[in-house]
Amino acid sequence: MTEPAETIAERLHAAFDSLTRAERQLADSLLQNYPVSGLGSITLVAKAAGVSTPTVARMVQKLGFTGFPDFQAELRRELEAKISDPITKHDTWVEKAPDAHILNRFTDAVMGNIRQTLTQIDIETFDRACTLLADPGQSVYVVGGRITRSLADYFFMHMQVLRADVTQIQSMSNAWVHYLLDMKPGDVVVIFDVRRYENATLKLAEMAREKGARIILFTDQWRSPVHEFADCTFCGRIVVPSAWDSSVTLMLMLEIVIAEVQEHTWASTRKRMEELEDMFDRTRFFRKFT
Amino acid sequence: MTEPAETIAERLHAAFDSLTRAERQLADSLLQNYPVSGLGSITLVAKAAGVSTPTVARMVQKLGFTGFPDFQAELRRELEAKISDPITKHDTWVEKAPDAHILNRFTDAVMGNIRQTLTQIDIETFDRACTLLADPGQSVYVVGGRITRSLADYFFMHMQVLRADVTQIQSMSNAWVHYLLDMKPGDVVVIFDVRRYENATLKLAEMAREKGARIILFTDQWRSPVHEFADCTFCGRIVVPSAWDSSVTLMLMLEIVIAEVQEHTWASTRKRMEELEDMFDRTRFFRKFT
DNA sequence: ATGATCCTGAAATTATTTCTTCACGAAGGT
DNA sequence: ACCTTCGTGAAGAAATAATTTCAGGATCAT
Repeated sequence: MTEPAETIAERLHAAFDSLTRAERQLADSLLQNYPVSGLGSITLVAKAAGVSTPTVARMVQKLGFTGFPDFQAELRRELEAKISDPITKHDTWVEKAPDAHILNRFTDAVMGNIRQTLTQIDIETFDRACTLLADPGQSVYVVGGRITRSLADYFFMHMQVLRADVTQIQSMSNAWVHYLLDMKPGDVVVIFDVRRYENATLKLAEMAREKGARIILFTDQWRSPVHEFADCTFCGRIVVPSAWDSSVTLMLMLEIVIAEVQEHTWASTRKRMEELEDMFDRTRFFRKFT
Repeated sequence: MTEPAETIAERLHAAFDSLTRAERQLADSLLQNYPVSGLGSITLVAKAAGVSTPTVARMVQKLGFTGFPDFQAELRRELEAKISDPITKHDTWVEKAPDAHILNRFTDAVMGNIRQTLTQIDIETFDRACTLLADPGQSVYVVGGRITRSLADYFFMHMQVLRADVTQIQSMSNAWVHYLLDMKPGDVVVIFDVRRYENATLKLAEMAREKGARIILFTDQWRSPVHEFADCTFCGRIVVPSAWDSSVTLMLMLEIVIAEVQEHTWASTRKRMEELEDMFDRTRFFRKFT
């Protein structure tokens, strides 16, 4: 039995007058650092409040629950709703569409993925990866798999503007071995590998490692086996209501890395970008206005 | 038994490699809206993760707890510390990093972008675009620009699996005109064009339009001039604290379109995907397990 | 291929929790 | 002062949860 749209805290306050002495003591204890105090066993809750267990059982029944477990389940639900903040647990993104519309369901999942991924990201790993990528003394190689090729491509395109010595490895063909020839110790290899982890990618990682290269890995929550060889691993949540996995969280992390690396390298990147602008001007590639 | 100064989430991550398949599945479930998911009874936790109760008991022991109740008690302590901490303002995504850290600022911006983009999306446009793309009678062409080439690539790769008659146009070279030769009235051209709108892209749109093609445009909030020729336009917010624009919202919309088109075409797509699986099996391209 | 090893969940066992009953004691009315 | 009424917690009963055992099954090395 669970009343809708009313928190247990509110119910406690509402019912406070009709409670007995020991029950008020209990209600007080529950509201004190609510709602965690109510999550232990009935024995613990009773002890914390300084009352007996039957008092607890009686009070939750007074509040309209069938028993203590029922009460506790409701408390957990409430906590869950509170923890996942209102922005991410929005449910309806496109207000004109029903909740069940794919636009809403998908967006909800992606928002959750992002929040999840970001709260669990390791800042030191992030900073380390950015420092590695900003080091002009080392070459950077970028490689992706079947699906992640586009991400690798995106990352490569940006890095190429930011700094010199960036190479994209075509992992599909067998030609990727050629790139290993010029790999020096300390060089940085950025690898993308998500579900349906690829054998070629793993082999490449292993061999690059033997060459003394440092590996930055972008993978999913289950971690590609490349992880064994990687210096920095970024795990993104990728599960969405679709037959495919989502690359959005990985894309987000990529872009943040790009932004941060650019901060590091700004002195030299600035010149590169100006030069690029000049060259674009001469190609009349882009529209001048609008 | 309780280790100090290390959260269970961190321990789960640290131990992830030494966990078995079912245990990883469990760890995953626990980290998903952590830490509330771990607060139910062992039975509930097991069921939520889709594993058996012994698996839960085994894993918490691996993590160094004497048993499930011990594990849960630690989880509650952790939660209490987190709740009572006044700095639990949730506009911070990476809790260990300051608000001003690029990870938080960037994510904040992207979240806002997604929200705004989605609230402004037109459902009819969305549905119309998906219907167009699901029509097996018409050919689909995909074309991107300098930055958006990766997005086009990503979209193409998925569409190619979903249905026949999908072509990626390389807009960089001059060869794109060749593709216009075979374009029939009613064919669908998916165009990506964001800031620094490209002349070649606009020209292509114009000429495709003259051929009677329908155009689906993915652009930014300021709308590429291609919009004039487009049947369906998707505008994504792309502004982030970076020298570059963000492609995350566009990627999100792409993925939703892919998911929805797949719904429409599932009957035929299913066969295609099964065949693809068979062929992959024969190539030994992917790792069989893990 | 084959055997050894390890993982996994069903079932049984054990422990714990939750609920109920009941007797004691306090408060308030007669 | 006595009785009635109600609140309270101790103790036991019932229910539920946690752990252990075990056999089938998957994986890996040979």
